[in-house]
Amino acid sequence: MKKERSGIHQIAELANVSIGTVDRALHGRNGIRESTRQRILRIARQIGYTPNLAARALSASKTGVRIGVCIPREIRFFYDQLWSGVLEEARRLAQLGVQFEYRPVRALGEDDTSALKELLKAGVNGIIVTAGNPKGLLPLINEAEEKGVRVVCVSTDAPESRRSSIVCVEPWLNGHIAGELMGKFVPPQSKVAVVAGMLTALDHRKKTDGFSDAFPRYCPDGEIVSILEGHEDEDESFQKTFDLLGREPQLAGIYVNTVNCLPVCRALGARQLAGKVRLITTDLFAEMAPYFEKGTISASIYQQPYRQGQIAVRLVADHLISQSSLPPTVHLTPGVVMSSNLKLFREIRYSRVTLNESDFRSHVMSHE
Amino acid sequence: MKKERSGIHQIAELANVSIGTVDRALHGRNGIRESTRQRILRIARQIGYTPNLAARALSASKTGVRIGVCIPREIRFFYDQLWSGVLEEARRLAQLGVQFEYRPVRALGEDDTSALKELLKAGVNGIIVTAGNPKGLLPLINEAEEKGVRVVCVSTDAPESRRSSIVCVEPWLNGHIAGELMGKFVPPQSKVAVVAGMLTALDHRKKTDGFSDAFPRYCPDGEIVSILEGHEDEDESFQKTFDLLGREPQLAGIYVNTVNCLPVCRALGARQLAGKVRLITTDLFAEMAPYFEKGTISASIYQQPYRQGQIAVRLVADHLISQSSLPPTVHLTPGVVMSSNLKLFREIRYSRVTLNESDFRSHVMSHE
DNA sequence: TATAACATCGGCAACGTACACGGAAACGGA
DNA sequence: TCCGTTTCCGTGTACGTTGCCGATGTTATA
Repeated sequence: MKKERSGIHQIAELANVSIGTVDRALHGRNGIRESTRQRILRIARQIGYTPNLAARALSASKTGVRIGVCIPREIRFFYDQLWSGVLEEARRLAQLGVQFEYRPVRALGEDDTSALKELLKAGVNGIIVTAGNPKGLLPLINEAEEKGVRVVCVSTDAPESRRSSIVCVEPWLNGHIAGELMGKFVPPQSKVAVVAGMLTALDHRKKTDGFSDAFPRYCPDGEIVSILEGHEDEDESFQKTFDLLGREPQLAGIYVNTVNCLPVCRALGARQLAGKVRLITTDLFAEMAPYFEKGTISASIYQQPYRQGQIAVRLVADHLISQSSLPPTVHLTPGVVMSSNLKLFREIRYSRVTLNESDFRSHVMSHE
Repeated sequence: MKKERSGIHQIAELANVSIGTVDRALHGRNGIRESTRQRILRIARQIGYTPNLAARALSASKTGVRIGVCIPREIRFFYDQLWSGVLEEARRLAQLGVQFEYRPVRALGEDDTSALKELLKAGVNGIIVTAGNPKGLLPLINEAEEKGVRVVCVSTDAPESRRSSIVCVEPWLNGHIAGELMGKFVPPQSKVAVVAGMLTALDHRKKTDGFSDAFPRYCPDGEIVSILEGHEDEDESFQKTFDLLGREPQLAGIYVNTVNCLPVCRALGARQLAGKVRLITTDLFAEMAPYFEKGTISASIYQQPYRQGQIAVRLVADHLISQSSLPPTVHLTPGVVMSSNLKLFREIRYSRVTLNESDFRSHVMSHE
């Protein structure tokens, strides 16, 4: 008695065709009669055929699934963690024969068109990109998608384009959570302020909008008395905040929606208001730790860069290997960092500055 | 010119041996001279050999690794999400040839010893278990580990045992974050209360301890005036809370550290105190949604059951497939659920009760 | 010295999929 | 009738690893 084969072979036997024909039917290649294709597909459905990923990955290791990555190179702050998530997941997939092509750019939106062109020329099957300047990228993204190259935006979207998917924390929601939190931290009728990077940046504007929408809901008769623009400049941020604190002695809270929060912390310190004025920041990096511990920063809205990178890679790879569908949007919920859980975040855990001996001994692993 | 083969074949060529010998050297099998083994290992290191996992999985598809899972079956609340995470990740790994053996128990700690025995008898290579009664499980876990079967606890630990790893949200930290949040929500000198399930349960006690430690730190002159035991009984929880609210008209906040928070919500409603008294709960399920929207619940500490399951499976599988090391502890940071981000959580998103049309249209995928 | 036992190693089949290649049949035009 | 083209499908091989059978050399035992 012949041994019962599985997978594509079994279908071939049942349909009285060769495995080559089954392959053609399953993968929509031409060179097969429509009637036989339907027959084979029906049989495949009946026996509940699922392709063997291992075999597929093995077979594809010569033609290779190749994924291109275009993310800012900036160390510290946000993108290094995004890279970590990408690289960690890439390392796993490399063991499955998936290849990666890295084209880091110097800063968000800088030279990313040429990087994307290179990736396309290199013949990748999928692209992961932080869409810094959506307008410049738009034709390239659309061109890629039309050629069957799947583009997944991560962290920063190109909403008008035909990109297959976006993985991010929705900026409006980001600000909205900050607003709710602030509304619950400060008493009714409080006055608060927002420190943005630059309001011309879509992300910062959306965060500000979200905050402005949420805060009054959760703080009865609360008021946003000022929206500053720091332009990512240390001195300007410090000075503007310092002046604001002089003008508004009753200020109860500040929301900083750019990563550049240290000048604000210093301004609060200079005015002897650290801990008195509730400060809610965005993102997380090692130098913020002491301000959490001193109580200067009440909470920070964490955008989960590591997970964003991880999920983006996973999404593309899954799709390319096993034709799983790509969800158009993956919106993560931001984390809330406070001094209690501070030590659990990667930015703090893996920074040499604050890591102490006991952390090493415990061998705790961070998945945040 | 001969084509350059890769992997084990390349090593075989360089070492002038057959691929069979290379296999013996790499996998520590016997039937090979120690000197040749060392030579082969050296060459493997030189060319930076990494086994192709796809090929390995394909080849080992009959002997494949098997992972046993023993988690409570309880629907709703926590464990269904834990299951989702486990099953989702299992589905991916199943395509890589990893097999799964499920032995759900009726409730936490119920019959888990016999379930574990069955798993061991079934010959699994790894076990994922919620250690409901650590004392009963201890000998079994140790026996498994000695036989080389890796045991990973998820959500609930068996700390005295030799289990390889634990994936959870640390309960003390859980309470600590609740305490910090509460301390920032209520004004100084506030009186708050804790509603626990039963203080005999280690988890609940630790959460209570964490809260008790944190709250006074963040609320100057704050006081915990009462710690109730609800014993997971609806009526008892309601009545005790109702009475408490009568006794303590100045109560500013309540922390519920068991999943059973609805009776507390109702008691607040009955006293017309919903939204006046700050309520911080634990976990999340669909029926809580309206209480978030009405403002009855200020925040909930979310234990990320889906991710716990996902990570646990991933950990074991990675270890069994590619000998990656198992971190002794994986402590996730809990999420903070508020009405702003409520809709992003799986428990709400995927519940028919609150899901609306636009959610379907957006095809948003939840990774929480 | 013959035989057995053992240590050491070679080589091939199988795993399930993808793809290049080639063969057969049908069709059309000269 | 002959030849070229197109459509449809079968065959073979590669992918890298594991398991297994057998071959070869080496040592112990009768």
